[in-house]
Amino acid sequence: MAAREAVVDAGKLSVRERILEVAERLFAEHGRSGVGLRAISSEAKVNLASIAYHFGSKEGLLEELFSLRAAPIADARIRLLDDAEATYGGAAPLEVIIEAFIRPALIIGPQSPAGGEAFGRLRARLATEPEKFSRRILSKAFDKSSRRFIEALVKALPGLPRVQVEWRFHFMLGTMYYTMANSGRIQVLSDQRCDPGNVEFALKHMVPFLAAGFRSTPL
Amino acid sequence: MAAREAVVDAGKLSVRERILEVAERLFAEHGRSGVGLRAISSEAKVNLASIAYHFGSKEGLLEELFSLRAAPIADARIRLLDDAEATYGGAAPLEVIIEAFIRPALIIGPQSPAGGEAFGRLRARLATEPEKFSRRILSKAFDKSSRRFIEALVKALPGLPRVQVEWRFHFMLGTMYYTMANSGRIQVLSDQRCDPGNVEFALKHMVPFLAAGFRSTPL
DNA sequence: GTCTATAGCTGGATAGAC
DNA sequence: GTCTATCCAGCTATAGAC
Repeated sequence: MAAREAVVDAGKLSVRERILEVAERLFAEHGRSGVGLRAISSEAKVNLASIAYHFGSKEGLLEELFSLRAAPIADARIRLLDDAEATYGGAAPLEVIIEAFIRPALIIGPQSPAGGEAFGRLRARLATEPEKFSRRILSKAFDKSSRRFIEALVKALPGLPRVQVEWRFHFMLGTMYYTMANSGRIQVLSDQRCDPGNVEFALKHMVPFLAAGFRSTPL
Repeated sequence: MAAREAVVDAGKLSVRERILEVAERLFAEHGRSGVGLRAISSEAKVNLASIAYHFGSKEGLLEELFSLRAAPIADARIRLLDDAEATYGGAAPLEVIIEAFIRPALIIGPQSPAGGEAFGRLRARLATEPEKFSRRILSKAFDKSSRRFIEALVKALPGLPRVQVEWRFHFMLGTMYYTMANSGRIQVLSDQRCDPGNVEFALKHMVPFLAAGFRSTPL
């Protein structure tokens, strides 16, 4: 399968698509500044100059790559939350809200083979950076949907002050990002019993854990 | 105070110490590959060649820097856990275990002015990287203490299968790292009501949240 | 649109004087 | 131990032929 190809199949994808796919993987593995345009162009089997032609600059490439992936995630979140609120009459249960938030981030678009895990890693890296560039593209992609989810959580947890919902939302972000990063740490510590790369297992454990955290007694 | 100095006071610290202090901050801000030896040497007001002389290479510098900071954290964790087990007769309460694990990571050595937050950020960045170098230095610094804490958690949660303790430990790591990273995201989403940089506030909210997650019904 | 070629820097590392 | 000077591989970006 394409997911196992180290080098992109040059026959089926456009130059643009090949650049995006390789860049996503290399940025995820080595970080924004750990990979050069030469590595991207050679692995994608495109000319070095074509990256500048299609994306303007390295930052332009990363920014476009990020928003192409992030938009469907934010959309899926909102859609799942809308569906849940329609089903439950405006007050969705906590577990359903949490899963609506996390599931789209972990699965990503199935139309893009092999892109999923790489994008999760990339996103997790950017989310732990303090730099303006990362903060800006994350804000642009996710502010709207995240605020919407905070509202839903406030409604689902009537006894909990808003600021505590916000703290707990922050803890949820950390849990989600570290799972997406899949750094291999817990595999070592658990002697391979845990695999954060397995989306369904991860969700099965994460959602009840987070729900209990959100429901814990207000301070 | 030294914490507010952008440039290290060249009079009081040795060349080695100045390099370490500046490197810690720059690596934390811009990542391992986002900062060059030239930036470090000029900001630390040392000669470029002195970095190679004292640390061998850029990787050597980062590795030494990391283990110098990490060792006291791992030691403090073990000491706090030992104390708790002595106090409670071998079975420390869950909240005490969690705080013993997280507090040393968030406060770091007070002997190093300004280093604390920078090291937390650096550590969070390395922890979300899949690269071998990061995994190796994290393993070296924290495997022993982390395994010890997993044992303590298994003992504190008799009804919970070990693999679930491990999953929840992974979620705890994510929560802790994202708080240490202090990316500014929750400040935006909460209109500045939350500040993960405030250690006591962060702990006050985090410990009960995590404890509830650990105590949630086994699957 | 696609390519070659290259400008103009900056990267890490090191040789060798003192 | 500390410095200057330098190597050369890599970087992003672009000019200009086709």
